[in-house]
Amino acid sequence: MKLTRKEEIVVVAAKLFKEKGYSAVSMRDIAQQMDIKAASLYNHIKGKQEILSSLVLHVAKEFTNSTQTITAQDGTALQRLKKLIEVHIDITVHHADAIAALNNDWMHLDGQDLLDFIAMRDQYEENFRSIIKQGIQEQQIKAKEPEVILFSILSTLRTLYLWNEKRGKLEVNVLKKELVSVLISGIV
Amino acid sequence: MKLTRKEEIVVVAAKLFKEKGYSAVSMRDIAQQMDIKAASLYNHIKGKQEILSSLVLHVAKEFTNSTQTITAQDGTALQRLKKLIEVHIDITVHHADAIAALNNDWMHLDGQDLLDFIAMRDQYEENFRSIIKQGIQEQQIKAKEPEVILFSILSTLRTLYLWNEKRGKLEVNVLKKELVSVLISGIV
DNA sequence: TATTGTAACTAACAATCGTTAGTTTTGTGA
DNA sequence: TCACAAAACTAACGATTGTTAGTTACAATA
Repeated sequence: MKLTRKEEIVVVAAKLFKEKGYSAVSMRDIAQQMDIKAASLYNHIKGKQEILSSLVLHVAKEFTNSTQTITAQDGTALQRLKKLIEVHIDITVHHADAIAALNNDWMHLDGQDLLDFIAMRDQYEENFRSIIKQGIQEQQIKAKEPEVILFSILSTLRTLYLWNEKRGKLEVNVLKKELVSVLISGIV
Repeated sequence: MKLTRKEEIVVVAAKLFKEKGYSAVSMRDIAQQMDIKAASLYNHIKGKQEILSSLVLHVAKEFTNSTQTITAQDGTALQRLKKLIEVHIDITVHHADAIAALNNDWMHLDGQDLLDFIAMRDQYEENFRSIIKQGIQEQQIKAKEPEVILFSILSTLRTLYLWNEKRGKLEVNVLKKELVSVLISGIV
């Protein structure tokens, strides 16, 4: 799996964006990290914006696709909710840096890219919401405020990228099991 | 409760930082929002850094103080954990913009301010952690991975500022009750 | 009315930003 | 060995950045 030069740039930039945010990272910072000059980056990319949109839209599509697939599957709402959580954990573990940009720098997208992102984010959220509501209807989930449940789960999943480094030896499958348990069954 | 001019600047800046992040907001942006010129800001503040550190350190201290107080109180671990969550919600509702900067822009603090912030953040986290471990020991909390529990609760609380606007008609006390229930007892 | 402190202003600075143009080096296949 | 494409380079651009210096408008106080 050899990366193109453009993909290398995106990977390096993602790491820097994660640490300081998109706006605080200059093209010269990215270039220095690759041991080349800033102008050389433009042999491979159109501009700084393209780095961000490659980064963010790629992983956003991944989220949207998986979520869409699971939402359409058979099974109880609770089973699908668990799958949703597990898939989110999988993507996070494999794209931690990109998810940092997705969480913190999406608002620096411009034009159609920004609109596309927002549409995907809303759809992702809506899929989650519908499963939760369905679970309440099926009486598998407590009839609490569904927005509070949605928010609580999404917050935890979205912030997982930050915590993933500290996860240490915790195996991905153990993490999945524990986190699903905490989010679904609580801690008491 | 009349604000000093400096406090006004900090409030206005906080709102802009929340939308675009510290680095993407210029002194001219802040000035424009106050209907003055950028140079005039310097009659009231030393520089951009001072805005950020006023904003972040003030609310960080508030978190640290409340948390410290509760940790030292009597009662079971679970009771104190609930109080911790409620206090966090209270502070968030009253300082939503400052918390955005605390979450997303703390790394742009410099020198001693940065060290102070990290120390407070670590202490806050450690207080939470010790209560959870105590709860496990008292067998009030499931003997799951304590780090997973800690992470799940902190993630939700930290992201609450984002969700607070959408909270809409949901009364603060209802929010507290619902969120405590979801975080402690789960959703099934 | 004269004085004084507050808070605004204009103008400009050096540094850094993303980006472009044009050129040179490097590696690959014929 | 030659030709060509990929990928690096130098130099510079106009715009924007945070910030400073020096000056002016205004309101309250003596």
